[in-house]
Amino acid sequence: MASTDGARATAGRPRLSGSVGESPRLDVIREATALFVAKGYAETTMSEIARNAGLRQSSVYYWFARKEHILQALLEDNRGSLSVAKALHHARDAAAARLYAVLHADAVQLCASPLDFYEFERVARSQPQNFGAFFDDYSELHRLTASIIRQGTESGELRPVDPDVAATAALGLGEGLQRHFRQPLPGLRAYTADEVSSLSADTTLASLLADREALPAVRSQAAGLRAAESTPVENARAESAPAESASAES
Amino acid sequence: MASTDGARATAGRPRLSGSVGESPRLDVIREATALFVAKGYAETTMSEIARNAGLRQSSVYYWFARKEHILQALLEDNRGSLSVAKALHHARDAAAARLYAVLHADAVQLCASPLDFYEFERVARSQPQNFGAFFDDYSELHRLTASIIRQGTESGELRPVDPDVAATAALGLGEGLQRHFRQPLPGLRAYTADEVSSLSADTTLASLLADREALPAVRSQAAGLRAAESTPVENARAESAPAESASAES
DNA sequence: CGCGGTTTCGATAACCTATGGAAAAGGATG
DNA sequence: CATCCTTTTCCATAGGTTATCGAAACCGCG
Repeated sequence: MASTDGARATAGRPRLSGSVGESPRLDVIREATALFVAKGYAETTMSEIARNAGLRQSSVYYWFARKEHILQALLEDNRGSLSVAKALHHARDAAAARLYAVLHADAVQLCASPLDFYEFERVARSQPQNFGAFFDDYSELHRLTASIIRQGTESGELRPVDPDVAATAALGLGEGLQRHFRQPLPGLRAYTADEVSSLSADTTLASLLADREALPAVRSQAAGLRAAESTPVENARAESAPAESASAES
Repeated sequence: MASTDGARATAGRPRLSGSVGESPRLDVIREATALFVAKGYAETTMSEIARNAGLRQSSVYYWFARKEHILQALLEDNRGSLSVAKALHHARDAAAARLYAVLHADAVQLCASPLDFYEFERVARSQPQNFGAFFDDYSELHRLTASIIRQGTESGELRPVDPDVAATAALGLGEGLQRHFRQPLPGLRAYTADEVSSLSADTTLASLLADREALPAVRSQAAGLRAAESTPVENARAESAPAESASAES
């Protein structure tokens, strides 16, 4: 067993590098995050992570039995937009404004995440047993989005559409656009996270609103929701234990 | 030098496997395509490609100096929607219908491609000198799409928007949605290529049309364009020469 | 001082892309 | 037919990757 988490262990063989980061596990996560942001997951090697964290390649495996487990540790607060959707799902405000707020928050989240959504999805798909929470979160976000859309169509704010399909299009747009923020294609202009988020929500709402003249009003109403909603969640999850007990299989 | 292409060479050391596919180069492309479709590019190894094509791993390198070059050979007819956009760019038909046709064709193309758009983009980005054509095609597609949108806004068919930004959203939606066709997320319904394509074009036009009541008419008008446009291009490109003369660098 | 627990290290297996040189054919030439 | 040249394939291997294993180095405690 290892120290629960960052509990700077006083025991153990000293590092060859001499460095003594306050917590090996969190050090690895921090350095890995920086590298993932800079180069992407697949292009980052365990050797680089180890070097930046001040240990040897094989030592990283004491804290994370597999490379994907580092990613998993990063996942913890992914799709935080889910909490926004949950909070707004039953709110009394206009459905259109709530939808705008959810889509905007989702796109912001996708842009701010250390990892490209698609790269994440690829890894998750190859390790379903470890990333089940990811897919659960996604399908719940989709369900809640569809539900808000349904409320909108029923109240007449939104034009009649299949809520499920419309939710897929709305989320898919956000995912497609985050890429243009993250990796601007040569020859095309680059977008900021905020431009992308507004573009995503604007486009979807312009497509769904029964009365498109209402868009500016919806937009500012959503901004109000966002402000009210920003109760700092502060999800400082406690990580624990090294070498994830090997689970069952591969 | 090797035979130009598929010219079934009568010379050369015989294969250990005894097989004699009609053309080594095309055999490799065919088998690689099948594997890429089934498992994706990154997950397919040169050994597998070689085995399926009937030769040894290192022999594949006689025909393709690098793994990405196989992909490059597949690229040839990628984004064929570009030809649709080119053809429709100056047509006299309503801009909205032309936009619909381009977006629909683009999504169909993305779904039919042997490789996920994002996987392709990832490889292209790591080998810019070999995949310059890919980025050129993309930016031209973007330019033409924006141009059609501008025509629409000027004629009043579409609501006033920044054509460049709207084109990014339109193409990004198609890219995001192709993923839902290609890799349905667990817990969500799967979509057919046609559903995805129509959803992409419908959503964008619903967002951009000045008079949304016109959508059904636009849709059927676009179908007409598509039918008229389908002059089979038959781009049977002639591949040539093995081991791409090593180009310059890496 | 010896002992168990903790953390790190070095060596190494297994797999991957890519290279270099030799081997095995056919065809041309004398 | 003996030889040389071209074409295609093969084997061996370098160098990079993820992951495993056993041993080494340090702590505190009896």
